[in-house]
Amino acid sequence: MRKKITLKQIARELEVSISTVSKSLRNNIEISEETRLKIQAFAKLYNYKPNNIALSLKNKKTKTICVIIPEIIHHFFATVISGVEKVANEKGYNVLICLSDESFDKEVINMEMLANGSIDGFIISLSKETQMKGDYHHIAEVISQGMPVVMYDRIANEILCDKVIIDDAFAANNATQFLINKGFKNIGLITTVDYVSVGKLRTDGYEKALKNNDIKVNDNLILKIEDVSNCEIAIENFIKTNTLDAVFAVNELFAVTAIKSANKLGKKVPADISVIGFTDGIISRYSTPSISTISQNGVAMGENAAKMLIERIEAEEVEYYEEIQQDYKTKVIDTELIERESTI
Amino acid sequence: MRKKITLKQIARELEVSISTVSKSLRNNIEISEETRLKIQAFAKLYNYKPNNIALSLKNKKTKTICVIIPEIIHHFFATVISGVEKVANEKGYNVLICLSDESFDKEVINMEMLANGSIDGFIISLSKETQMKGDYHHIAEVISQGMPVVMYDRIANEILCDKVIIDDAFAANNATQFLINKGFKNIGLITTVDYVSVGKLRTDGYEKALKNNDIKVNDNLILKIEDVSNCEIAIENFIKTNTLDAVFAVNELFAVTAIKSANKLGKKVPADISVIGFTDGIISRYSTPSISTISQNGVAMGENAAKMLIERIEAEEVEYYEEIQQDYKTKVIDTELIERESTI
DNA sequence: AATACGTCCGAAAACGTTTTCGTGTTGACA
DNA sequence: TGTCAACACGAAAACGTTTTCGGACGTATT
Repeated sequence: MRKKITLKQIARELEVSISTVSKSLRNNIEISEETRLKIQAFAKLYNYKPNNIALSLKNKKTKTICVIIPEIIHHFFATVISGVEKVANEKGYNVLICLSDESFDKEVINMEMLANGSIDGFIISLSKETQMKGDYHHIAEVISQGMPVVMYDRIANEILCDKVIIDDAFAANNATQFLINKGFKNIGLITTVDYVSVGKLRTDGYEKALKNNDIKVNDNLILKIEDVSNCEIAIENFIKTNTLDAVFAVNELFAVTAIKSANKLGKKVPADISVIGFTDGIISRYSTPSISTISQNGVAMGENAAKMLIERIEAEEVEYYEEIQQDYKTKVIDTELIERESTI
Repeated sequence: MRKKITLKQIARELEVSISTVSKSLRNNIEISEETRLKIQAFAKLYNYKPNNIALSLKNKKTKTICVIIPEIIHHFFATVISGVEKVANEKGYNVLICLSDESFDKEVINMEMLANGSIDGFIISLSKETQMKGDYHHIAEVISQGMPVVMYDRIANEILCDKVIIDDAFAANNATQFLINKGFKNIGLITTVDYVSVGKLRTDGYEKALKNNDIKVNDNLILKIEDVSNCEIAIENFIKTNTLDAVFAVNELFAVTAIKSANKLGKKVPADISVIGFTDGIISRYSTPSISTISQNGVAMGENAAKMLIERIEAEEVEYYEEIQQDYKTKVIDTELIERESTI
C-alpha cells in the first residue's frame, strides 16, 4: 500500500528542487541529461503519475464532459452514450454520466453541481418534466457562464447552442407515407403528449403525410399516451375500438405493445394490421414479428455531439475575442426506414 | 457571459481578505455579523459557488466514483448503472462511466487514467478479454495504492476486494431443475466459452442439476458460443441436429435466438420446446413468446456496490490504522425465476 | 495602571502542478 | 584578469480553496 508519489517527495528524496523534477519529467533540456535520466528512472520506479486534479486546477480544464440522459435504460440513450464515449476517449476526455430520471429538479441539481469547475462542457437531452415546464434557466445559466453545451434529441429551440437532432417530422412523414404507399387508409398513430418535443414533431409528420395524400386526419385514430408505464390498457382499447389497417407508433415500446395487443385481440401482424415503430433498438430487432422502424442512429448522434462539444471547448482556449461569432450549428443526423416483418 | 467569480475577486471587490470571505460564506462566527451578511449578499448576487476542483485538491477527495462497464448496450449493465447512480447521488457522489468495450487495453487505460486523483473509487465488471487473459494487475495496482474497488458480476477470485455477485451456479441449477421438474430429459445448454466467469458458473449449475437428477451430461447438448455476434448459425444448427425438449440459455440473446431458430425450423415454443433464459431484460419481456428467465436484479447490484464502495471510501478517512482489518465482503444478491410464456 | 480576555480580521500554509524568471558556476575569449 | 555567454538549477507565483495561528484593538477586571 504505497500511496501515489508526488513531485515534492521525489524532489526531497533526490535532493533537488520540485521545479527540477517537473522539468526533468517533461524532458526539458534545461536540465542536464544526467539529472534528467536519474529523475526519470526514479519516477518510473515509483510509478509516478501527475495528479489530475492539480493539473485541472492549474489548467482550468478537466478533460471531462458530462452527458445528461433522461433514462439510461432506454436503448437509444445507451447508444448515444457509447458514441459520445468513443469520440471523447479518442480525444482524451472522460465522460461523466448523469441521469435526470426525467426529473427537472435532478437535471438542475446535476448541472449546478458540475458547473463549478468539475467539467468542461455538457451534452444534454431534456427530461420530460423540463420540457413540460418549459423552464430552461439552468441551461441558459451555464451557457452564460461560458460553458459549452450541446443539446441532442430532446432540445429546446429557445436555447442558443449547438444541437444534434434527427428530422423527426420528416422521418415520421416517411414512415406514414410508407404505410400509405402500401394502400392503407386507416392509419392509427400512437404517440406521446405534445410537450415531449420529439413526440410532437412525429405527430406533425404523421399528419402532414396524411394531408399530402388527401386523407383526413381523424382524431379518433390518434392516441396520445401520458403514462408510459401503463400504456397497455390504453393501446389495447385503442386497437379494439378502431378499425385500423396500420399503426405508426412513435417509439419501440408503443409498437411492441400494439403488436401484443393486436395478437390478443385475434389480429395478426402484419396480415391483419401493419405496425411501424420508431427507434431501432433491441425490441424492434428481437420481437416476433421483428418490427419495421425508423432508425435514429444514436451512436452517430453521440459522436457528433461529442465532436461539436470538444471543438467548442478547445476553440475557446484560442479565441479570447469572446462570443464574437457564436455561429451555433444544428447537425441533423440521417434516419433510415428499416423494413422488417411487422409490415406487409 | 460572466465567468464564475472566486473568493479572491469577492475579497478584492469588498476590500477584505480572502480568509474573511471564506469564513463568512461558511458562517464562521469569527466574522462579525455585519461583515458576514454583506459578504453573503454579495456572493449570492454574483452566484458564487466554490470551485470543486480546488476543493478536491485540498480535501484529496473528489466525490466521484467510476463505474467500469463492459458494454453499455446491455440492459443488465444499464440497470446496474442506474442503481449505482441512485445511491451515489443520495450520498453526494458523481458517477463517471467508462466503457471497456470488452477490451483489456481500454480497461487498463481507463483505470490508469483515473487512478491519479480523479476519482475516489472504482466499481468494475471485468471485460471478456481481461477474463480470458486472466491478467488483473491493473486492478491489484490501484488497490495497492489504497483506492477502494468493488467488483460486480464478472469478478476475479484472485483479487481481494469487496464484491457484489449473484450465485450464478445456484441460479442455473434452479433454472435447469425447473425444466427437469416439467419432465424434460433432453435439455440443451447454450452458454459462453468457459473463461467468462459467469458463463462457466452457469454451465456448472446446469451440469449439477442434471447430475442431481441422474441425467447424464451429454456434451452434444452443450453449445459453447465464442462469437456472440454470429450466434444465429450455431444456434440454429444446434437445435436442428439435436432432439431437444428444452433449452437453457445463459443470456437473453441466446434465448431469443433459440426461439427464433426453433420457429424457423417449424418447432413451436413452448409447445414443442421450452426455453428458459438468464437476465430479465427488455428482450425477455417483450419478445413473443415472452421468455421465462432468471432475473438478476441489476439495480440492487448497483445499489449494493455503490453502498459498499462509499462506505469504504468514507471509512478510510477515519481509520488510519491502515489495512488492519481488511475484512472484504462479498454480497450475494438474490435471483428469481420468472415464469413466462416460453416454458410450458 | 497593569493584566486579562473577547472580538474581529488577515497572513500564510497547504493540496500538486507548471512555468517564468533569476542566479550561480563554468569556460572561453579578449 | 575581466567580460560574457552557456549551462544547470532553484525560488516563487499561480490555480481556488480551507484552516490555523497570531495580531490589533477595545473593554472589563484587579
